[in-house]
Amino acid sequence: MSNRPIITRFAPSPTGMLHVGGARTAIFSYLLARRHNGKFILRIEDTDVERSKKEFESEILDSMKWLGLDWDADPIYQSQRFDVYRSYIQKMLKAGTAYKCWATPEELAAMREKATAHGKKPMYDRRYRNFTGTEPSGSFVVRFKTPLDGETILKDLVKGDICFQNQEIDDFIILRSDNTPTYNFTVVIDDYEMKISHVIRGDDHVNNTPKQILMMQALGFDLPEFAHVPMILGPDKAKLSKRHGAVAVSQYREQGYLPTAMLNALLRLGWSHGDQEFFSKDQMISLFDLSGCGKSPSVFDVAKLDHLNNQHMKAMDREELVNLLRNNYGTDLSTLLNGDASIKLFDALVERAVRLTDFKDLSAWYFEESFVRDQKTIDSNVSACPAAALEALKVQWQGCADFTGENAFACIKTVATEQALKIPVIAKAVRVLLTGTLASPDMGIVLAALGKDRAVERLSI
RNA sequence: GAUCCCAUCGUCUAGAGGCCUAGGACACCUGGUUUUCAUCCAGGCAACCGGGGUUCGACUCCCCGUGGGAUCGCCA
Repeated sequence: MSNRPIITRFAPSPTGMLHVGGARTAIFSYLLARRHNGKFILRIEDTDVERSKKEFESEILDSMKWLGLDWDADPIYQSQRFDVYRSYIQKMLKAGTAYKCWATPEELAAMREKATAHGKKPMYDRRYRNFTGTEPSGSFVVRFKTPLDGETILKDLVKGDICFQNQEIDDFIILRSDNTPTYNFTVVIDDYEMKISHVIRGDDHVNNTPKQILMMQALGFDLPEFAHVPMILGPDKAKLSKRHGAVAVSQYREQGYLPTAMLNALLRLGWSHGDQEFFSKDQMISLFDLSGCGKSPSVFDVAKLDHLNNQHMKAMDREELVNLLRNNYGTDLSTLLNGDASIKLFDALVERAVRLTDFKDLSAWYFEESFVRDQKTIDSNVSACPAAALEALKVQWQGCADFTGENAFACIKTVATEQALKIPVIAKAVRVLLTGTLASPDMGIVLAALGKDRAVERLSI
């Protein structure tokens, strides 16, 4: 472990939306940097001009901002650094650590086929590795001159030491025939130039790492620390993908999840701090460390996300929650924050809401403009209660000087006694009449929040 | 096929040789509170992949097997 400053990066390729897997490695990188007062840098890996799309890039940046993963300095675009990469290629060509290759795609396909047929790993046969004659005309690629023997050890911070035989590694392409550099090469150059101290990424990159280490050594670069985190799986234990449902961070945002809940859920997936389940963002930053990462892949469970979302909603300031609901989920509950009775109602709604999108339906009955009663529901639930009882209740309420939840409910009890009815018979009718549904917060809370006039008015069928 | 990785309740995980009769959380089930639903509270169900070692002693260490995954592109 070096004592140089901690600098981490998230390096998405704008060829798709930010998915939960990518988000998690971003979270780990972000947390490590913040924990150690280091830097967290964003690098857009858009060297694949064909597949890279501006829409994806802005989608990714939006999701990052939403999650609260603020990065330091402006994002770096690899597409603007081709000259830099090419100059390093020239250096390597000159130093003899890379070489030109004129093999055509057809020839390569034939090689692969032949190797596979013999039960071997498909590899380039290195036919131009020591080529010295006159250079053929036509397009060429540049390949890295991988050592023919020896081994490369990856000292991974989460996986431990992993040893690779160099002979297993191909003379891979670092510059395409269209003069653009490839991923494995640009990563090495950028991580070096950006002084990245910790490379944190998905473990689908483990097999790329020895290639990168070899190039770093060939270029005389110091190695960064590596941490490869396990993949996130779907319920069927296969790599999480679209067919498992929502995979994009933005989809979760739309579905009404809180960024902190998302952060908490993703962090807890593959990382732990004893038995602690709930983490505020500050705690995440102060407690995160790579040694808490597990080695095995994990299944993403939406039920747990639901639970955490509820927990984080409860932990929020009411004002903050109201603003969020009003600005992003079209539900304005700001009037509920005025007065004790309605604040109690608001808290009751938070208790039962799982997602931010739930508040709309949960609170609909409270507002006259969205209050609806379904005749069928009324017919089947109110008829058991004699009209006379409801009339009596109306009189009781009208005469109730202090219409608190307790007093208003006491009226129900009084009427029940007078009319020789069971309380639930009346209470059920009242609930349906006042809220239009069979399930609502506690009657006392509902009555107090509604107030005498509205309660009395709604008692009429 | 080759290389590499992984393996504790259904799921996320704690566990770094004796503290484990394996703990917590989610989900699920039961009871209580709420004379509704939800919440909340109490309780319950439920796991160390298999086989060999090492050791006085293995969930923990080693080997083999089995299972799962990743990677083998002029994608990243």
